Amino acid sequence: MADILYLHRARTPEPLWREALGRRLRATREERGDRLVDTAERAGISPQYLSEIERGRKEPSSEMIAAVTGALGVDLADLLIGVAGEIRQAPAGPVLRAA
Amino acid sequence: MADILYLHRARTPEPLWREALGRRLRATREERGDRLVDTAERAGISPQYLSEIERGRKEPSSEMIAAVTGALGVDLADLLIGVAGEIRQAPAGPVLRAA
DNA sequence: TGGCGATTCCGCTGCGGGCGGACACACCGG
DNA sequence: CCGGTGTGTCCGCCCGCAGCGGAATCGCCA
Repeated sequence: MADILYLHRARTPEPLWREALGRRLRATREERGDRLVDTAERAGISPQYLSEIERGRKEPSSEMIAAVTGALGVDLADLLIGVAGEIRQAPAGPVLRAA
Repeated sequence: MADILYLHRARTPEPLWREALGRRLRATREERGDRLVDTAERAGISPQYLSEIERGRKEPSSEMIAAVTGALGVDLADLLIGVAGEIRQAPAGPVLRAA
């Protein structure tokens, strides 16, 4: 026993880095009451691309992350803590720990 | 006053995500007593590339990060906390670590 | 309904991810 | 003093995807 059953899909056993990051980024931006255009312009990137980042579609480089965090006025370390918390939210499901 | 002299590199005033990540990854691997080959093989990537990641030269994708953390037996959230701590080590003096 | 602000979708191009091959460096044994 | 082995790094190549421009879509209010 004690075998863990992956019932629905083995596609994404765990939350992906870029997805959690994107969610946290969007949450931070919305808390600030900023539009995509505003934050994107301050970060020096296109709003289209910022949208992709926030939805976890594209993989942002370290420089991009730095630019966005700078535009949002948050510290990278704080953001990482937030993302870690984001990931820890794995409430639903019988899965305790992915192998 | 209080101008900080960045003697050689004025490029990155702040630590870059991939650099802090790489340091934390290498530290974790060495704590485990693993060689590049071992971790790389478990992660399903080439040892050359893992070396590049650990030294912050290349930008690993989310899937790569997941593979490496899996190979190291650490949780992504824990890793992020560690990286955050890594960044928080703000060099009190002008520069402590010489390249 | 129609116009407008905000976000998302589509397709293209340049650059960097990822690896194969060879090499540098240290530490051995003979 | 050399060969050899074990570990990590450097050099380039190539294809995939980052990043953006253009345009469609989705509310929302007059």
